[in-house]
Amino acid sequence: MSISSRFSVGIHILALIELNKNTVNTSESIAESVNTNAAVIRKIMGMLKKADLIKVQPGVAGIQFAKSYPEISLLDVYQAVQVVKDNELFSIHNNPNPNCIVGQNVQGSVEHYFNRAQRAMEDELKTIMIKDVVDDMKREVEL
Amino acid sequence: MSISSRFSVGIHILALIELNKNTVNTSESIAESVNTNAAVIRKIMGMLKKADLIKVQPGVAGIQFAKSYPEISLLDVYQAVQVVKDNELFSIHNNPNPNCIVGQNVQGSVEHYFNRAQRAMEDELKTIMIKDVVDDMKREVEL
DNA sequence: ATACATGTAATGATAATGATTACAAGTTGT
DNA sequence: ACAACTTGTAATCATTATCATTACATGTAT
Repeated sequence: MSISSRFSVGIHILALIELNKNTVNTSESIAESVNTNAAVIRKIMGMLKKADLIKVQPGVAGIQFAKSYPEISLLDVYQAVQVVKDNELFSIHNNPNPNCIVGQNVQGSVEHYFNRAQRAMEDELKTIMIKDVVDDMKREVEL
Repeated sequence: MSISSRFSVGIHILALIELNKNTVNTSESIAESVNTNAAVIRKIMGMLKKADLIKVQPGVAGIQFAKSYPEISLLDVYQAVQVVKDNELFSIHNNPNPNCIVGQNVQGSVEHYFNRAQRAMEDELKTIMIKDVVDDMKREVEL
């Protein structure tokens, strides 16, 4: 299993806004950079918009940041594209046997620890900014 | 998306070994507790065996721990059941446009941060022992 | 009004998972 | 040796999620 690439595409989109400041980014041009279909980009743009990360207007070309660019973390994107539901990174086996004491209690016991692990990952994402990714890229490209 | 329930089933199996010390656990009896098919249990048992967490013999009923029970962490199980490949919790969009500087470099820049987040989650799993889960369950059941 | 953008729904291909069935291979006790 | 039972493992199927694609409605600007 793997977390949907919507996440990495979302990051890609936001990075492009900063890196292509001087040009107008359309879903078409972004799709070219990502190498996917424009409809896919538009769908993800919609999610980023709903999460108040970007501003997009129907009918008018171009994307802008909706909040201060350096303040956008990977966690913001991760949550925006809804790639993992709250406390559901790990799935617990659905139907334990109701007649088995163990079966009935494993779920509750394990759930708490699963949430702890998921939170550790998300806390780490919170510390990483889109700006960090973009700065890395700028450095690489300038070599 | 969600990480396969093989993980929680693997934990379930190991917990049963400790909780049912006095009885012989067969893939059939475990399958009843988990409420799934015995073949599913056998497959996961095979993975736990390969990772040297349990001892199972073809033809002979019963499972035993292969290493000291209190030393088995959730990370051990997680790795045994191969629910997430190394550094592939997050998937990066496959085919960036080779003509686009940004497309080509997003991957490398992002990968490093993705690995960091995955490692944070796995480090947390390392601190949680099967014994912790079992102790919680014993406490709950005794209420 | 035309040209072009975003928004969104429907469809299809692909892949992963879990359940199930079936059977080979190993062990034990008589 | 044989019968009964177990693990090991492969094949198949239904279900689900994702991504790509097509199509079209809706919105904006010149």
